[in-house]
Amino acid sequence: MNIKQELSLYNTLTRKKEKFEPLSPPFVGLYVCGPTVYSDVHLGNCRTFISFDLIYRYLLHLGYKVRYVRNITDAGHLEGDRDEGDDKFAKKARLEQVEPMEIVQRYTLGFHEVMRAFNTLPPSIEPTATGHICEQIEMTKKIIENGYAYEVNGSVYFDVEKYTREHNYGELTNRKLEDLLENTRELGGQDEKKGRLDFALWIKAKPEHLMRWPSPWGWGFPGWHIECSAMSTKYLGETFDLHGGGMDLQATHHTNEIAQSRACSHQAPAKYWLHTNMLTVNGVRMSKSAGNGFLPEELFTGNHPLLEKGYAPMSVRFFMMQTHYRSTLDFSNEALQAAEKGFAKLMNAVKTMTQLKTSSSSTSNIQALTDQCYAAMNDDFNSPVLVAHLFEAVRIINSVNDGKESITTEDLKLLQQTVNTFVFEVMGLKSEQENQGTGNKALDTVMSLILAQRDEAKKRKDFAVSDQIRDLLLAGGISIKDTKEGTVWQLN
RNA sequence: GGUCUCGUGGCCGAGCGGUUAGGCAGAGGUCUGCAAAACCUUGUACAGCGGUUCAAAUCCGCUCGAGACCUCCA
Repeated sequence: MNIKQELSLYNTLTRKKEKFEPLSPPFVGLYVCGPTVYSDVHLGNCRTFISFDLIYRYLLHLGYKVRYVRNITDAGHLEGDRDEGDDKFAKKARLEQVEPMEIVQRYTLGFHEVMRAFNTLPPSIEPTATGHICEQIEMTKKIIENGYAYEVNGSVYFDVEKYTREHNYGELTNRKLEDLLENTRELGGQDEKKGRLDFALWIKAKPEHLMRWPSPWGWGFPGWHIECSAMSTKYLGETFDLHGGGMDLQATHHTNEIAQSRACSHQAPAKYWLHTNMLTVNGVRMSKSAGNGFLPEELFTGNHPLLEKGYAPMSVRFFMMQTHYRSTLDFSNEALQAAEKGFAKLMNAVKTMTQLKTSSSSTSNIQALTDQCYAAMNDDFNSPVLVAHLFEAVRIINSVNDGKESITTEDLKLLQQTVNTFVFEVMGLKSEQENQGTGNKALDTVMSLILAQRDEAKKRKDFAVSDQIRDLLLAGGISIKDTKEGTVWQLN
């Protein structure tokens, strides 16, 4: 059997789950819209990239040769829907009295730091918009040549009306053009656009614009959507396998990407479109503008009014794995603390698994468990179901450890392989507590001395002393547990 | 207003026509000097009202409620 052939995923384009069939296996092209680096990424942004990290990791695990492209948007992005809006980078740069590229550098580094904390794999290519101005200009030229764009006063706009004569502009959101037209806001008075739905491919730079490049239409900068079309085409081709991003990008950004690519190359850019759902706080979407977001740093330290305490990156990652990527995930301290405990339980079992005793027979069907794990991931990357199966593995591990169940050497090997594969390789989790035993030799020495003293006290049934040692250690941030194999300790 | 999604036990969250989801919290028990951990047992939930069906949380309709997109945002 070939588990690879069992993978199915939900395609936004067709609104149903489809069997995954790469255009030219074993190669897979994956493009994900990355962050706009004019401010810190918040937890909601992270969720999308962590979701795609899971997808990327699973595709790799299945043996695909994946080229994962995730861009950095470091140019343009007009504020609001008016052409006279500010460039976000220029605006922020003015506010902070620095060069726009200083803004870009600072938040790009910050983004990478956060991604590393969450243990995401770096993409194969991480292209920047400013590094691909030529490609964007060339693409814009081609779209004009093909008759789908027009120039007005040094700016270039995409002609949606022309496009809709041959294509279905609203295919990704299943919307009718009439509805779109009806519900689009009235634009400002002296607008350069011919049609209400038209959007900019190239924008003429005003004197105050700091980031600007020469083009056939004069000095300016690219429109927001063209960068992704240009970069995905450059690195993955005119048609590639998977295109992903947050659901909020579906209606505008991705709709326009499809239109641009079709108008340029007459090809649909991606075979499958994947959209991740939003992170919410008290039921409302976390977003920069709503002001209900918090930064990963605040989450880790607990330094935020919404947070009762700090949460380790891996607990947060596990928290996200417990929800399907297409469902909204509501943040709460209660839910996060539940995830934290569940994660600790999982990691403890993983540790226990390395020292299990084997028997001549198994009381559990490990192969069936393994199959269920694959079935879960093959069903549109259903990590919550995967987690449920892994907790069945946890139960088995603990039961065997307690001598209540048994496992053969072969089954144990399979169990270890399965658990390690899905916990570390696929879900990208890692053990949070590296402080036990390792590293601090002095502390280890002191602890073994103290625990030996306590053991002595216990032997002569001087429980007042042994309990006092335990309480004092706990007050000092060290918790100990008496097990059959002796006393173990860890820093809290 | 238009398009669409969702409403599951104390909390988080799967399932989407018939089989135990799972985690956290709670209750009882085993183990233990005590504690912790671990294990076992336990709750019979699907917004409401109709309909289809032998059978519905799962399909259809209506009502109520929440949210998203349509405007920068992953």
